[in-house]
Amino acid sequence: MPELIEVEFYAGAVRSLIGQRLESVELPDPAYLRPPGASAEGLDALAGAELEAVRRIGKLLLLDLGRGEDATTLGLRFGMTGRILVDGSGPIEQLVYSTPRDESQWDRVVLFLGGARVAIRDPRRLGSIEVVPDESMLGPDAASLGVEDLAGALSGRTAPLKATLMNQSIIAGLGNLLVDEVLYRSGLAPTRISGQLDREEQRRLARSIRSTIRQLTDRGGSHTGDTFDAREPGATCPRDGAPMRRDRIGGRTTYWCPSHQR
DNA sequence: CCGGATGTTCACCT
DNA sequence: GAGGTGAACATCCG
Repeated sequence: MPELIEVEFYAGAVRSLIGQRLESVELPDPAYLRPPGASAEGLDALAGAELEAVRRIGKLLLLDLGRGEDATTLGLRFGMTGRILVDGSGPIEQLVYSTPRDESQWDRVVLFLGGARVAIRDPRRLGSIEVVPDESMLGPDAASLGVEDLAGALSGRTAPLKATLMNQSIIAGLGNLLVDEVLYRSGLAPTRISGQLDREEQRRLARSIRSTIRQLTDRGGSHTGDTFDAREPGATCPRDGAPMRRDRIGGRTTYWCPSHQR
């Protein structure tokens, strides 16, 4: 589920709990705690603190707990299938799996915040939580990316454009669907060498990253892009009708239109 | 049974 | 060391 847009929705849901006290933390899936080998006692030590702030950098959700000496931060990553449910109802009630069933078996972490139950539900278990995660590993957030940020991010890089845009340490927040949508709207091929965009292309791309995130946020998620339905073999480009191409770029399945993306 | 999935990380190569 | 690539991770779905 989650790219930057979804994580921002999760952030919004948890923000309503600012000021509440963290009563306890349950860890039904101990392997969800990072780094590997971290003890659950570090988690238990968070109990008793008040939720001071909720932040997001890229796809990383940050809960600031406690004040002064005791201040700590809990980081949440959602992997491919993680989401947040507050008191059992998610901010995005999109059924990922069609078969009705009890999904609570996928609750990997549960936070009790002033009486609210906040569950991280993640079937595939690729997400994680970490006490005081290293925020410096992330590049600037894509939602507010300026053209200078982008120029700096791309400068000198030889990887394909798509790979660079998805690299969270260079730019934080873009995932597979968002990047394909942004490049489609920008008219840029995902195979372009990152460092070879001219100034005009950089401006166009930076604007498109911001406006695409804004628009798809209004529409309700990363899956609401103009290209989402064209992500299948045999699909044609919604803009010009050319056959969409399917390639493996940056390690991910990529759909793009070789006719208008250059 | 098989391929693929909105992500991150680690080993390995240049 | 930095940058880049591809496999691995764990689980479910069509």
